[in-house]
Parts: sequence; structure tokens; C-alpha cells
Amino acid sequence: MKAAKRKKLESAGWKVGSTAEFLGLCDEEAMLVSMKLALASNVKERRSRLKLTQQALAKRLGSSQSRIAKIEAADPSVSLELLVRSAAALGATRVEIGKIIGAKTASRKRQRAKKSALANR
Amino acid sequence: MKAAKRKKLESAGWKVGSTAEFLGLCDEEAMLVSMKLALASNVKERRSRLKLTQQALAKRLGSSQSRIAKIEAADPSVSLELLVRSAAALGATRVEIGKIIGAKTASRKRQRAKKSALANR
DNA sequence: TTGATATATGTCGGATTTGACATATGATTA
DNA sequence: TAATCATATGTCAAATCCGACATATATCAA
Repeated sequence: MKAAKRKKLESAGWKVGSTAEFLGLCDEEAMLVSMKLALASNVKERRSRLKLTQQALAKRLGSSQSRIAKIEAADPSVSLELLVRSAAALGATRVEIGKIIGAKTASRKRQRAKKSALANR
Repeated sequence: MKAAKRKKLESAGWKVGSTAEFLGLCDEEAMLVSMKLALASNVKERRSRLKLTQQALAKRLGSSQSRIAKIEAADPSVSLELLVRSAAALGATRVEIGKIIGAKTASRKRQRAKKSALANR
């Protein structure tokens, strides 16, 4: 898909002033990446809460341990769909998934607070 | 992916009482389909509000008219990712996308109301 | 009706994504 | 230390998804 987009960008169809459109695409891309990161960290958090190994989750999903590792690392080879599937397999409801996807990225401050709260438990 | 799952289901790894897990997978699948339907209809709604042709939206996305048609029809060949991309290309914010994904399926009654409200405008 | 425009459907080659496997790196315990 | 378990990384064939194109079916104005 990245290759396809680059091809599009390079093809001669770009009118003057298309910089805005280019930035638009970048923003979309950034949003998607950000959603994936949020889902990935949620999957990791849910799995450890449930005390499941990556192997065990893989079995639930009909997948493999290595892919679970990639999912939690938000590896580029992991699709949004697989991330949503994974969260669902760990018990996330539709509403919860909507919240994860819709949540703006937490500030570093808030992330630290969340992390330490988790550590203290 | 459907084929892969079926393979998994058919492979001998299923313990007694795995019916629940099977149902679990079905629920996940249903949830995903439902999310896709919600996004698809949102894309259609946004595009018509913006008075864009499928062709015009295709250009924005670096895609083709036929794919836009499939997107709006929630064709099985359309990924969650492409649906999210499409909504974003039509101006949907992250928060809005989260709401669409998180929203429970509207009742038929509500759907009719929405549809007629749209028609009357 | 005819023509023009918008949308739907089917197919195909190529790109991406996936599960699987091998293997490497930690982390923990004996 | 060695052994064991959990997680990470790299690769590959197969499945899936994509853009593109052809073509069909509206919808509507002339």
C-alpha cells in the first residue's frame, strides 16, 4: 500500500497546490498509525491482565506466537483488522474498541501515570 | 482469512467443549462485519453530503470508482483499514471514527427514521 | 428514445498480509 | 551455569486485498 501510494503521488496527476492534499494523506497515515499503536498497547495490556502467554492468545486467534509479538509491537506487517480481532479475542467489546480507536494519543505525562499505576498493582 | 480460519477449525486441535470458542469466533466475526457495515454507510453518507462522485472520492484516495462502490457496499474484499482510510479522506476525525466503530447497530426503527430524515433533506 | 453521467459487478495481475517455522534474545529458576 | 519458559526477529509460501479495467445497470436530461 505504501508503494501504491507513492506511485500515485509520483504519477503526473498532481495539480499545483496539491501540497495540502499530500499533507492530508500524511495526516490520515499518522492517524492510522496512531490507532494501531493504541490498539497494540491495549492488546498487550489485556493479555497480561489475563495472564495469557502469546502462545495461548495465538491459539485463541488461530495464529502464531510470532504474529502476536508483531501485533503487540504494532509491526508494519499487521493490519488494523488483525489488531481489532485480537482485542476482541481478549474480551474487548465493540464500545471499548471504539473508545480505543477514538482516543486521542495520551500525553507522556498521562502515559507515565498509567504505567506506574499498572506497576503498583 | 476465512479459509485459514476454517482450516484451523477443522484441524484436530479442538478439545471437547470448544463450541464456546467457536461461538466466540463467530461473535468476533459478526462484530467485525457490523463495524464494517457502519463504516461503509458512513462513507456513503459523507460522500453524498459532500456531493462527491465515487470517481472524485477515488481520486482523493488514489483508488478507483469500482473500489469505492465496493467500499460503500461493504464488499467482503474491502478491509477495515480501507474503510477507515476512506472515512478519514472524507473528513472524519479520529474521534468520529471511534464513535462509528463503537456504536451499536441501530435498530431498524432508528434506521428508517434516519433514512427518511435524509430523504427529506 | 437517445445520450450522458453515476453507480454496480466481475475479473485479473500484482502488492500486502498472514500463519508457520526457525531461531535469537531475555527472564527465571534449579 | 544450564535448563526452561516467554518474547522477539527474520523468512517464506499461501491467502487476502488492492487498483485497474471492462462492462452492466441505473438515473435523468434533451
